[in-house]
Amino acid sequence: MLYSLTTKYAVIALIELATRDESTPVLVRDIALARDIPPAFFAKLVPPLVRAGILTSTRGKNGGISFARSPQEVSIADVVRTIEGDNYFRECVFELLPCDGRPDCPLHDVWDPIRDDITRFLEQTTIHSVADKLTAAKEEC
Amino acid sequence: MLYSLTTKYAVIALIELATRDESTPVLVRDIALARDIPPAFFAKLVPPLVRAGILTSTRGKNGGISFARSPQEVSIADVVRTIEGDNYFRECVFELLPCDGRPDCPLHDVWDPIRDDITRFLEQTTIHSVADKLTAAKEEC
DNA sequence: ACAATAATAGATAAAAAGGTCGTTTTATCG
DNA sequence: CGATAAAACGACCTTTTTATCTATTATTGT
Repeated sequence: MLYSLTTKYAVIALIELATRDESTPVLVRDIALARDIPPAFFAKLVPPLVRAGILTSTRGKNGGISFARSPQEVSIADVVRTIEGDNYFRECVFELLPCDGRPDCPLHDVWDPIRDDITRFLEQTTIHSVADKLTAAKEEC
Repeated sequence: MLYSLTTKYAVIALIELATRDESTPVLVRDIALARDIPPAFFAKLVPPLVRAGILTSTRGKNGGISFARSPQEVSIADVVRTIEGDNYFRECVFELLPCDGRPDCPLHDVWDPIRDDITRFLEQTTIHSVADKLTAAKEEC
């Protein structure tokens, strides 16, 4: 509804990672398997996430991935931008642009408010906050 | 960002149709070409839209499509539901469901508010209202 | 009867998702 | 040290889904 399955995998995987012990790297495979994400597929999302400064990866024995910065400082929007591309939040649902040459869509007062709401939600929701709710919910079971 | 390209085509085409004279059917091809939508592709979206009670189509000479009910009574959500399927608005962006057997996601207080906002937006925004803004904007050029 | 039109079915192309395998890096063990 | 095993990395391939195109059929006004 908001982004591709690929991005969803990245979001879910990062949330899973945030529930783990942060002191030691976690296997890419373990994260994926814990959430029924195709491991090889998630493995391909790691390099972009590293380049974006969200993850660090260490090779070799005892290697794995961990957060490059605190998951409190990683928003869902950061992940979406990394996977979907930088101007994902500039898309328009209408694309009717009647006035050639003018960059601003005349329908912006219809679409902009809700787009801003969505962007704000993704920007304010951090990986940490969702992981937190998740572990809390798990304990209730 | 909110729905597939296919659905976007349907929305744009219906907005285009709403800017036309309602008294006589409009060619499927004309609507598509006016908005750079692949005509044959849009043609395949017509039958579902007819079945959903949004359009009527008349075959043969002077045939074409027109609204089955007023475009004031057709929301973007109606179109989304028709093309994407009925439970499109029930999707969750997280899908972390930790408690097996319980149908409600424990993260609902994170996702629900913004999903409701989005649903409300799509429900309240009618084809007519967007078409209206569009023609108004066109005249300013 | 004919021409114009939507409907249907099927083929093709492109993009997204998923998989395989060999290479590189690194800790650990002999 | 050197060998080995564990891990991410990268290149390539297959499958599935989405998008696009082509041809035929059914319908309707002239």
